[in-house]
This record gives sequence, structure tokens and C-alpha cells, in this order.
Amino acid sequence: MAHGFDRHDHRACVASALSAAEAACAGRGLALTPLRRRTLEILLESHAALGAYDVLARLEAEGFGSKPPVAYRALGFLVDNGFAHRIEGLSAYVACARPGSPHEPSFLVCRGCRRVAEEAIAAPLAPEAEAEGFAVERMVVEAQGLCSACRESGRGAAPC
Amino acid sequence: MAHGFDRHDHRACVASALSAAEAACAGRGLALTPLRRRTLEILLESHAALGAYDVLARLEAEGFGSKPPVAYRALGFLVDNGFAHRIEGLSAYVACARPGSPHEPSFLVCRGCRRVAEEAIAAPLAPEAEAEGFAVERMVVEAQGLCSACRESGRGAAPC
DNA sequence: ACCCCCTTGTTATATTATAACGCCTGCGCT
DNA sequence: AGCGCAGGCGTTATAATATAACAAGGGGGT
Ligand SMILES: [Zn+2]
Ligand SMILES: [Zn+2]
Ligand SMILES: [Zn+2]
Ligand SMILES: [Zn+2]
Repeated sequence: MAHGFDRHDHRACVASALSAAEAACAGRGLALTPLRRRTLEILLESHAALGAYDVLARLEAEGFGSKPPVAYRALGFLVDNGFAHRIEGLSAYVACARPGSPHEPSFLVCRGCRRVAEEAIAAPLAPEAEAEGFAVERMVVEAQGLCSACRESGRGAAPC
Repeated sequence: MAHGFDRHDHRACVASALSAAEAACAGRGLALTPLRRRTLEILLESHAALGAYDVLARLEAEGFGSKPPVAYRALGFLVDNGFAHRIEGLSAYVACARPGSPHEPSFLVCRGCRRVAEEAIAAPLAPEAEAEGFAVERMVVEAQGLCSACRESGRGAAPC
């Protein structure tokens, strides 16, 4: 199981993700430019999913461009190359927990704190897809709910 | 396996979904008003996912209100009560293939024609969630890809 | 020097979604 | 009948997410 909700050495988490991204870019001839690298660092600061406009605000505050395409393009690069993932259920973006290697991720997504745990599970639906003659290109698997911290703190609790 | 991409008696499909919705509303004290019923009929016309604004345009053309909340509220009613589902990967809505009974749906979603096949699979991620102390409230399982018809017709084919 | 590709930046616009308020109707109550 | 309330539908206005299209610069190859 990947961490995300548990306590862990997050500096190591960030460092290993960044070096994996650097290595993957070097190996594949991709340009991890300052903008793209900084965008990844912003996502890596926590295991929470950030909206594109949250990322954009951070980038702008640090001297990068201020218009939506700046963030969307950097996020697109990260997602296309497997360094980040889009969480469809939140329209938000999260750093990949296993950068560098291709994988079909699935997620536990807390609606209280927006933190995300990335899991590696076998893809479901393969037999059904085959029966329909359907060619699966990408699987979206997101479990939405509440993490233990949010449950205990009452964040996101259902109104009486 | 549910239909969606295969040929089938679609009039029966629509009729049974509508009568299931009527029965469920009657049984649960829900008001299947003309607006809500018509919205469901619009979704049922095909197995393709429709955007909220597509639905709104249809409703407006038929004399209902023309502003977004009209469509969003009707769709919200249908989704909340299990008569329709939101396809997160398309920000779109599709009629439920098994209305009336609660279920955790999963979908094959064609990016060529936006048609959707609803499947009933066992939820993945349960053991991972338990290990994290995570309380799953809703599973999103969507296989994005191309249906056989779209593959054969070249719709959505990757550029050379 | 010149060209070409890529990256970043911009302007403008499209698409999806919700907040907040008013009117009306149906319904239970007195 | 008269009243009050809840729900549904309509509106206005605005928020949030996303992309199209174009301009400027850099850097490498020839
Ligand atoms: Zn970490
Ligand atoms: Zn949480
Ligand atoms: Zn059908
Ligand atoms: Zn198709």
C-alpha cells in the first residue's frame, strides 16, 4: 500500500519523486524545465490534490506566467509523462506516487481534506470490455470517501 | 453484461427504465415531475452521455426553463436517486441501466461516440481502503477507450 | 545567418457548475 | 376559508474549470 494518509518521511517522498522525474526525463529526452519542475514540486508538497488554478496561483506568486495555459500546460506535461495524475472526481491534480514506471493507478480520495492515496490494483472490467469488443485505453478508478483523520475530526461529517 | 454498444431493443430499454423510475418514485415518495421525467427521457434516448448544457438545450426547446440550474437540478435529482449517473471522465450524464435498485456501477466509456455501457462489477480497492482506515462512500470506475464501432469507422483513431 | 522546433507568455473565449433570490403551487392546519 | 410551510421551478449573476489561437524568445543544426 502506498502512503498518503499515514505518517511518513515526506522529505524522502519528495526527493525520490523529483529524482525519479529527473531520471525519467533525462532517459526519455524530455525537458524538465524550471516551470515544469516547480509545478511538480508544488504538487509534491502534500499528498492532496490541487486544482489547476491553485497551482497557477502558486506559480504566479513565484514569477511565472499568470494565465491558465501556463498551469494547464505544465500539468499536462506531468500527467502525459506519468509524473502526476488527474483526479477526475475532483477536477484536480496530484503528484504520482510511483513516477518513472508506467502504471494504471487507482486512488483513495478523501473529500474532507482532498488527500489522495495512490494504489496499484489489477484493472477491473477487462473481461467485460473484451466481451463488448471495447478497447480500453485508460482506467479511472477512484474511491471517494473520508480518511480516518477526517472522520475522527468530524470534517465532512454528514449533517445530523 | 449490460448492453450499450450492442444492438438491442431500445424501445424496451426506455420503457422499462421509465417504468422502473415511476415505480421507485411512487414507492419512495419522490416526485417524478414533468421536468424530471422529460430529463430522464432525454438521457434515455441513447446510451450516450450528454453534457448538462446539451440536456438544457433540449429542455429549453421544449418549453422548460433555459438557465443552467434547471438542468443541473433535474440531473441532480436523477443522479441522487439512482436513475442516472455522472460520468466523471466526460463531465456528462447517462441514464442508469439498472434503475430502481441501488448499485455501484462501473462503465465502459467510448471517447469516439460518448456511448456508455454500464457494468456491474465487484468494487475493487476495498482491502486497500480498509488498510488505510479509509471509509469508501462512492466508487468511480470508468474504462475510457473506443468501442468496436468507433474503431472500425476510424472515429477517434490516433493520428498516424 | 537562417530555420525550425519547443517553451512560455499573452488575449480571448468556451465549458461546466453553483449561489441566491422570487414566485407559485400543493398541502396540512386552524 | 385563511394561513403557513415545503418543494419545485424560474430567474440573475457569478464561480470554477479548460482550451483555442497567436506572439515572442531561445537554442541547436546546417
Ligand atoms: Zn509523502
Ligand atoms: Zn481526509
Ligand atoms: Zn437501449
Ligand atoms: Zn464509440
